[in-house]
Amino acid sequence: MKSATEKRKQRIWATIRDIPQGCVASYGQIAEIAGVPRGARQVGYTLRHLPKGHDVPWYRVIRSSGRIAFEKGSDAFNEQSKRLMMEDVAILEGRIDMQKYRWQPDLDELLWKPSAAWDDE
DNA sequence: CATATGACGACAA
DNA sequence: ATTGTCGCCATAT
Repeated sequence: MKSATEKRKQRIWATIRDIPQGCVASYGQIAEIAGVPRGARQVGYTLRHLPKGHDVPWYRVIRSSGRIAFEKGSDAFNEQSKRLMMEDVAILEGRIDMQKYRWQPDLDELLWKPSAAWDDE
């Protein structure tokens, strides 16, 4: 059995990996689905420390306000904008229309997802 | 154990 | 729309 923090991290990654192309999700949304209530900052932390060869679509995670978390003009900001536009996610006036692009997982996905309750691997 | 620190979020001015 | 405050929570010192 891995450490609780390790499992949390795994669930967060798994959740982000489930965000379909062309959609986005907020840090808080990911936290909730991953079973870390009010853990928006934790999602940010784990994303900041992603291992080298990861396959996590980090760019699909943005602030609940529809804005990118990085400072406008920074390399990371530009990189993220580029990747999102690559998936046809429109960014107008520096903002993304959450109503339109927010990922809305089906009940199936939510149930299929590993829950915080059965983390014994 | 006490603080400080964030890729956050909700809310009040 | 902006800015500041607070609440949150795992990590780092």
